[in-house]
Amino acid sequence: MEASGLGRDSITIRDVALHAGVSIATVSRALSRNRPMSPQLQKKVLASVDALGYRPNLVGRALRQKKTSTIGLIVPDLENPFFSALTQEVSRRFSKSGTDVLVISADNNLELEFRAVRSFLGRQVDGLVMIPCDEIESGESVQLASSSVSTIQLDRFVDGIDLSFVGCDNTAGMNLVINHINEFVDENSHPVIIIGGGGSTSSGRERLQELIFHRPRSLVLDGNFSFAWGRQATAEILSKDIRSGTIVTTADVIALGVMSALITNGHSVPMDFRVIGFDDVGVAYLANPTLTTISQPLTDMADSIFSFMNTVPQSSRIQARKILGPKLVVRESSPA
Amino acid sequence: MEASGLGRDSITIRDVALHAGVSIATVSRALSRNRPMSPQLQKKVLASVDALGYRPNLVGRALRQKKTSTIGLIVPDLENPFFSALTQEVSRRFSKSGTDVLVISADNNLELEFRAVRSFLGRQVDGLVMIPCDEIESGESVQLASSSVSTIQLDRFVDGIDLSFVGCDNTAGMNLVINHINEFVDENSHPVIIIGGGGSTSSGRERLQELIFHRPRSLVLDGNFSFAWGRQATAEILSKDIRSGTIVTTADVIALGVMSALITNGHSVPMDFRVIGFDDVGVAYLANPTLTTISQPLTDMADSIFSFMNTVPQSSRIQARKILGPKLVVRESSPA
DNA sequence: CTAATTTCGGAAAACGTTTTCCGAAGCCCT
DNA sequence: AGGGCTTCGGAAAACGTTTTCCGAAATTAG
Repeated sequence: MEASGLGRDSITIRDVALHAGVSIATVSRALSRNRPMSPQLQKKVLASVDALGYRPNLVGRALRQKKTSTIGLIVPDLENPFFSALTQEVSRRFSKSGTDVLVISADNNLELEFRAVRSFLGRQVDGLVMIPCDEIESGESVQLASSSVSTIQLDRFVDGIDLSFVGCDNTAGMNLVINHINEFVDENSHPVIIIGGGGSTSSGRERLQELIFHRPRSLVLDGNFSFAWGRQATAEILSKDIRSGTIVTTADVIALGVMSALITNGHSVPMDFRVIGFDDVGVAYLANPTLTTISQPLTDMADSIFSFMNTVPQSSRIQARKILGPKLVVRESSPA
Repeated sequence: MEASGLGRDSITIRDVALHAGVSIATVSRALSRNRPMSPQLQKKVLASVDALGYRPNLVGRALRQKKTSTIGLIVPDLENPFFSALTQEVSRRFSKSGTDVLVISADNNLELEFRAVRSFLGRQVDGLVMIPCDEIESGESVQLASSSVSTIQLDRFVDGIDLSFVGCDNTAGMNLVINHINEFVDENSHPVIIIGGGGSTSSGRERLQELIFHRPRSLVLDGNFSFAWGRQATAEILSKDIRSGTIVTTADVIALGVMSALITNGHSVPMDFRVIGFDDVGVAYLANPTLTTISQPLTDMADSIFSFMNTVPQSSRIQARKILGPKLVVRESSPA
């Protein structure tokens, strides 16, 4: 018995054909139901397939068909819970339709991002979804991607490239925040503190920009989308002898870092400092205090990606944009 | 200029050969440096490659070479921060060596897990790393995987299968916890409360088992690895009019849910309830209070996976196990 | 009963590579 | 100068599929 557990030389369609006493074309047809065939012959072939445990070699198929039933997803940082949630949602959506989603994390590194694109293109994916690392520097990667395969930008876009995009309306989101804080912050007496992040990403910039536009006299600190930056920024604030205020951030991960640092240093949220996030990642609801934030419509975004992928033609010329509406979620860190 | 941004029919090695006035074999060799060749010819070929913007079709290459320089990683749930951190770490390790890691999330679903295996196998990945969804039910998937490609189980294993495994020593980890709580819990007066999760996974079971072994009279609740379960379990506890105690969980995500629920219900951590987690995910340090937990050596695990993949032969017969040592991290939720 | 049409299986080409095998040329050595 | 050796480019096979094309058989129509 040779088909035991070993890494056997795999059986090909040829073996099945031999076993069933038919041609390989017939085997292929029996499996793909590409053309009607007599039921008994089909049955015989499928029996052989089962008997041998044949599994089609997708590489061979892809080569011949020039398609892979696969899309690539390039995400800047899987450790950011917003991106992992988005990843999960996109995978889930596509898996329903039988195409699978291959994920590569660029680890916030432009070179890795570029490599990921090359890898996916070489792999002949049918489509590419990218959350670009950088609004400008990712241009080369995105350009390359879109030059040979249907590409959609997700959540963030690259400046000056005419390419499909799905994301949420960051400006509208920040306006919800502004309206929220207007209820209790007097424009003149209480300048708000803005802790930005991802200033070199479109979403980070859009959010920050809108905040500064409405609250021009704020104290602004800009860093990246990470817990660590939230903590560090808080340290800077406290070192300036600021002991109360409203802290608006451009991402939940930052806000969580901020709250953590505030609390370990003995400051109360929301009594001393109000804190507001953006994204509504799962832990926002779990934090203590729970985090007021802007909720993004993840499922809708995934749905849009899916429908774009199936309708928008390969040409990068056709630009389709879907900007979805966010919601304000008021919680303990900044109550009404 | 036709290479302008369109989804052009891709140029093949044949086009390059034509452009350079050489044979396709020469082009292949010039690119792969597989055999020495005259420098000027090489230069000429590479010039044509550049001029045409040729990118090798990895599908064709894979078919011929019977290898893909790719490994697959199947993870049960990307939204669990422990798994996303592990994923990131594994990708990072392999990307250093030029093989890329394709990730599929099984979404805690056995059928999706099985599909992921089939997909990766069909794709002819050179290796497979699996974090099985279920200690028993994932058997079929793991068996299939290992029957045709070098497969390593990560973090969790399937019962009764002789297959390589890399993970941390859950028993030792829980013993650290036991020692920790022994410092302040009197065996008879204070039965601890155990909130398990992932009882149908090897790591969940091992952790729970060890706890129950040392604290047989504990109140035990078992669920899954999720925030939601932590909250729900807490509700059950509180409904029993328990108002203080030591809560040991089998994962940080559970512990975070527990703390969140305790605090929203007005109970203090660690004054009323101590809470202890497992995994040391990033947010454990950010929670309020910060979470006492067991830290797993993610980087070492990734390194082990990498070295196993390169040394252990394809045959599933050879079983290699690497059990790494965890560390106790004492924080505010259960101080010393 | 023959001719026209449909049905259906097989042979072979094609997909884009890498690599084995050849043969021609160049070189060194006696 | 001639024979053996190395060097190096090209032709062609191979990888595992799908699919086009062809021809034989079967069915229908007249």
